[in-house]
Amino acid sequence: MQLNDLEIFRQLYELHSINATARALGFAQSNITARLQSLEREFNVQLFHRSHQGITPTKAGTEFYAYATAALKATARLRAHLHPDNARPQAIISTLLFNYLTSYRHVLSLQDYQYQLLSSTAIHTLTNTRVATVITYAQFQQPDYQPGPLHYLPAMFLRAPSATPSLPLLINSDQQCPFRARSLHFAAHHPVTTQAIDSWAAIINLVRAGQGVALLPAYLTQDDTLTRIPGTPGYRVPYRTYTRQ
Amino acid sequence: MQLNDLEIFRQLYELHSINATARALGFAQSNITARLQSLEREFNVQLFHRSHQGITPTKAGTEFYAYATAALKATARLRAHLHPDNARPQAIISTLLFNYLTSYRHVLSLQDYQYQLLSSTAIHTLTNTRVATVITYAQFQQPDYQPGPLHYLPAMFLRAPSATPSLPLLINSDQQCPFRARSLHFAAHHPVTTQAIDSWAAIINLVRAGQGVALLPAYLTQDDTLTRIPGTPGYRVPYRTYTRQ
DNA sequence: ACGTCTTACGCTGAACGTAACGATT
DNA sequence: AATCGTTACGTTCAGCGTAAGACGT
Repeated sequence: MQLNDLEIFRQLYELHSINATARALGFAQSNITARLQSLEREFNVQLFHRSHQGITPTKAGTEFYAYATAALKATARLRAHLHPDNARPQAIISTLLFNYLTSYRHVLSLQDYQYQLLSSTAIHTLTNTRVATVITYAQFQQPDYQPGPLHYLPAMFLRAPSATPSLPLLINSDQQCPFRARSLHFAAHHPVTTQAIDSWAAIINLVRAGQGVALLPAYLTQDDTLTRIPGTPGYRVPYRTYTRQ
Repeated sequence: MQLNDLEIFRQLYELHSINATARALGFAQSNITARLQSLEREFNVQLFHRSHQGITPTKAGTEFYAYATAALKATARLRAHLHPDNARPQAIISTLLFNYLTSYRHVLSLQDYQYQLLSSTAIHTLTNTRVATVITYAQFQQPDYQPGPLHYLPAMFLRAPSATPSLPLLINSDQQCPFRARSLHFAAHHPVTTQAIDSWAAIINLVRAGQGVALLPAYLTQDDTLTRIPGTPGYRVPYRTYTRQ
């Protein structure tokens, strides 16, 4: 069992759906099926009942949930404990990645770093920084920094569930932002009006309020305040962690 | 992080040695180095100081140990909880495998099954059993039983640390036992006297008491009451889990 | 039709063993 | 020389995505 399996299980338990979990975490749903099966095989117990309406936890599944949440919490606590305030290194990261990695994937803990949220453009034009870690979509060619493996942030065009058709497409002002680039490319090939906004919080609020649509991380569909716009493409926005020395 | 990493870490912490951990768990020591490094990378912290005398935990390592033991305990507790007494399926398994998998690897929990310890010969000649699980070195070709993946039990010739040379080689009486087969093969090509004993507990006791040597699972070297006999070969004894239906 | 979950299948990278290395006792 | 941990390298298989299937609504 991997630690990631516990995260996947938590999503399965909370979303009652293999499909929704796969979308939210950016996996293929066949893969979530397989991970769940391997978990059930390892513990030799059925964790969910399957139906065509989704999945519902068994008694064992509910017990497993208590275990999984406790283990994830203990791991987060350990991370906090290993990196006490005074020794906390600095990290530079884009806003959406920060939300995704801390609130959602729980791969990064608030206690791991002192975070500095910067735009992709700002990160790209950075020179002579000395922070321990930089997480960004942009190329980050600096001496002393080692690129980590490529990862992907799943993204799609979202709107409020109740939204009317033909809302403006809201686009971030950050010149180097890959969400901006993909949004502009889409807009160039489809009949939509666009609107630049320079804050992600503002964009997400506007989309939630039904005032516009935007290209956003897929995990925001999780709580059903946003849904994917049918017929629009999905993306996997690549990013990398660069570590000093 | 895998659950197995926690087990490896526990051994590292308790044995203060990468080499000893590798031997005990049946891994190449380069692999233990790599697993430890990946653990340190994942949590971004050094867990052990390395020296030519072995490894000593850092402060972070000690904190990690508390976490690891708690997590392993919680997992064992979950396994117990998922398979309450009344619903416990039956498993047939060889003695040495039982000890290895329950006491040592903690892959099997006492609470998972009602165990029935049988000799390899008895398992091999079994017909018409209906137990849920059979774990054995032998081929087990029965309708309704699905073979699982092949695993290996690392084994080597062991003696007491203080033992004198040229002790008799103790061999199990179980005709189908792969330890017996390998011991006999070794004896045929080397000048040793042999002695058949029909109980593993007796063999291990005799070896501990310095009355003989025997081919035994490698993990028994863990507590330093037994050591490997230099110049003798090591084996990886294959076994499989067969599951009903 | 559409949305569930499952199965089939090919690919890739992590995990493994072998072996060579460097350093200390 | 023996023993320790590290590095290099080739292999293998779990985990991944794509795609098709089976089943209900």
